[in-house]
Amino acid sequence: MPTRAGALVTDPTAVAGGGQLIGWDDLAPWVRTRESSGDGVRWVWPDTASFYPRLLAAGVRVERCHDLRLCHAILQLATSDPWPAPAWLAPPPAQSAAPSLLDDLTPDETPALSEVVAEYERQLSALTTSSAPSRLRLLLAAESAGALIAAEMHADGLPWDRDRHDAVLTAELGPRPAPGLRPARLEQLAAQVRELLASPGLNPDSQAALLKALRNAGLDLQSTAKWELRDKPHPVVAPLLEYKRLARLLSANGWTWLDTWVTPGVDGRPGRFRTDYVPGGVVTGRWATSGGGALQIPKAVRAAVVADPGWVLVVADAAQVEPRALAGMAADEALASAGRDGDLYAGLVASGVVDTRDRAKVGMLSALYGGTAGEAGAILPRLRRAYPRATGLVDRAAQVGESGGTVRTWLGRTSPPPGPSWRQVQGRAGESDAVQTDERRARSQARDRGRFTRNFVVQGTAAEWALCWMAETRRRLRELPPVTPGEPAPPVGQPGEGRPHLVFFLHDEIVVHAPEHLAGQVVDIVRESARSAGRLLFGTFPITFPLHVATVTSYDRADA
DNA sequence: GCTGCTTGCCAC
DNA sequence: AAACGTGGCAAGCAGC
Repeated sequence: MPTRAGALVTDPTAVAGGGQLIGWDDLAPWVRTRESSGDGVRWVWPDTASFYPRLLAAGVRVERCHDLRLCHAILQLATSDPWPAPAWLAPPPAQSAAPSLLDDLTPDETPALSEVVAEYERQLSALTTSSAPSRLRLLLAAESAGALIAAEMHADGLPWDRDRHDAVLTAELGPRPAPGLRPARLEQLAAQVRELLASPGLNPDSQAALLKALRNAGLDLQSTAKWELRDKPHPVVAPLLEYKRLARLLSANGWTWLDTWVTPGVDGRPGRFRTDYVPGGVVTGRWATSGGGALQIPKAVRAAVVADPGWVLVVADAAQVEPRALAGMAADEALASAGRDGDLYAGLVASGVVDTRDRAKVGMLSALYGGTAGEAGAILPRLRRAYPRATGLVDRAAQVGESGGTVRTWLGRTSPPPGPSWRQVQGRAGESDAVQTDERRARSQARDRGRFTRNFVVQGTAAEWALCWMAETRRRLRELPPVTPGEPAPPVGQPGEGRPHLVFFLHDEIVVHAPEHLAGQVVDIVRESARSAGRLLFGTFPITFPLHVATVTSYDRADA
């Protein structure tokens, strides 16, 4: 079934098949040919998430694109003259599990070439009339590059050893039980808890029943949360906390998870964990994920993340990205200087601003999150004195949010405005017959929003740095040679086209899967890309983004 | 049996 | 002492 190639535009040469129909079978080779022509094609298409997986399945990768759906979302909030998304741009599609070139778009999802071009031109025009076009252009490019990376990481998968995972579970829980039964260790702990609470038949998984049993045993508790249980002097606390820890491991990352999310290994190579990354899935611009809980892989099971034979994992995480991003935005030389040599929190101590690293961290995070309670609140005045520019910036962002305004990240991602119910509550408090409850609710809600906008500018700018870091890393990795027969065996299905490739991303951390003999080059690339991202965002302002980089065979060893 | 809500906990 | 940002997700449970 032929598909209109009009869904595809190339830039700057604008070919697009001149509106002729190109079937999916012909499309992939056509894209491949254009891509290798060396003329720097940027593909403009409605939606990377629905389109690119088909190309990947056909073995075709592209260097650059402009994702109209993601860019529309950014521009909508950024422009003073928003326009509605065309119908063919509206649905945020779920990535299909097994993309196929035979899966065709339904006709009404396939826009005419002219419509795609019109939307693209509208976006370019919105860009040029924005207050900081070059930054916004960078954001759109980075967002689009992220979309490519997300699809590629899904296609390549995170190498995951089922046997090692099983070994972790067995060591903690006992052997895998028959369906519907608790593992031995968990059953043992449950029995102990029932005994100590004199509650035969208690199901410790039921919070309501558990809370009742705990209270009957004389414990003064408002909930069954572990922070509340932790300090109670009662013999049930230790086994119960251990039960909760193991029950969590079982339900979140147990054997069922393994069967659901990790494909079997082949030929002595580990299997693959595939989540759906959702670029721009968080209001601040962070990525979300869908499936398998990829944002929360606990330390305990990271031992199961292993490189293919002859390959390694280059694990890089960036230290204190948010305060560094803040220093860059605020042009706060003092804060930038505190982070110059590595650990920014240690730098705060060395500068005499606070006396311990822990306090520096707590205080700084409070400034970024809007915390006021306890020790953090006491440190804030010192931070304000030492770093008036940085703290002033987040304080102003909070004020704008409290009064119902919108704020922007460094590259120009705009926070959503408050919704009608927010405005209604604020309006109610201003009416002449407003009671104390109305005023209290309005104040509390305003402060909530202030904390949101305060954090938005920092978290969002940090996400922009991370996106640029990852996009730069990808660009440079693509220039490395693919492994050839005779060298270490290429992994199953040639992930990353046999080249070092990104396999994991988590806010301020990336993992590259690479042939062992290229590990050194990959480390250099990751580091140089971090410097490059810093320059892209902040030019010559002297803010550094130091990394912890480890070359390992399994993910859990990266912490050392 | 399904849906939506709450609780609790994991990650940054 | 659980306030202080962004998420995903499993389990229990009420209601349909």
